[in-house]
Amino acid sequence: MRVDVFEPRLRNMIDPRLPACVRGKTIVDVRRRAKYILIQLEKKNVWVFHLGMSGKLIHVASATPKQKHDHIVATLDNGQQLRYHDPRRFGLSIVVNEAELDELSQLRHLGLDPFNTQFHGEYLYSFTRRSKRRIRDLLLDQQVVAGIGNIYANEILGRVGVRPTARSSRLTRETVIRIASMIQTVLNEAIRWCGTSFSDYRDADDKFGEFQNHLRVYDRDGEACRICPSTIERVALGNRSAFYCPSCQK
DNA sequence: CGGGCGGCCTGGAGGC
DNA sequence: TGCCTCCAGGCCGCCC
Repeated sequence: MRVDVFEPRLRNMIDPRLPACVRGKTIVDVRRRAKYILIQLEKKNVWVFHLGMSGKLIHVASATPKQKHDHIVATLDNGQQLRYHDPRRFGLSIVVNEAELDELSQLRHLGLDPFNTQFHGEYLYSFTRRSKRRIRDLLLDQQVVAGIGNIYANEILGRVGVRPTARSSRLTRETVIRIASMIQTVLNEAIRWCGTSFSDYRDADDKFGEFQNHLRVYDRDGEACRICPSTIERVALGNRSAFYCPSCQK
């Protein structure tokens, strides 16, 4: 593998030593931790990516013309390329030793992954007891549950009938258990539809996802609820929008 | 300390 | 047609 960096100015500057560090190494595994993609290289190095809001990591033939915002291009020995493309440059790309991975500032405080066998209703319930925050904000907190973004936080709450503005500490145990279970249901469904290509998201083959066609509340303000005769509403919560059905969600 | 908010970027949509 | 404003899937740092 050979790596060329065309634009190092991501959220954090790409280390100028990165191409030399990765050069000649073989990819032995690819895995995920929360929203971070971990590319395991030989010699216990891990190449970490975060896609930010507009990033894509795609696998293409080398002959594919380079696009604007293709900031990192890794040319593999089979002639194909891995490209990191990110118009807004909010992403992250670093190489670390395997041993340092868990100590990375970005990873060390992450909460449980919702597909971890340790993740269940009581785990989430314990966080809701000590927080007066709005439940939408709690679901977005990566230190509580790792991997949920604004689209899924809204969809999860839409499907359990809880308003995004509800205060965490006022939810009942039963409600929180239903939310925890719905986190897994919604994420599984979104994965089955290959993700939500609301704007920039594409899979590794640069293909669109389909889950945006199955959203019940997100980005549907002014449209009809799919369950009842009401109209979906939108409120600004912090600097991020929240969407809900005023009659289905209490 | 928990938690709210502004800022980082570019691009697309919509108003005028 | 262009120019302007607003908004966007996330995260960090600053402030109270």
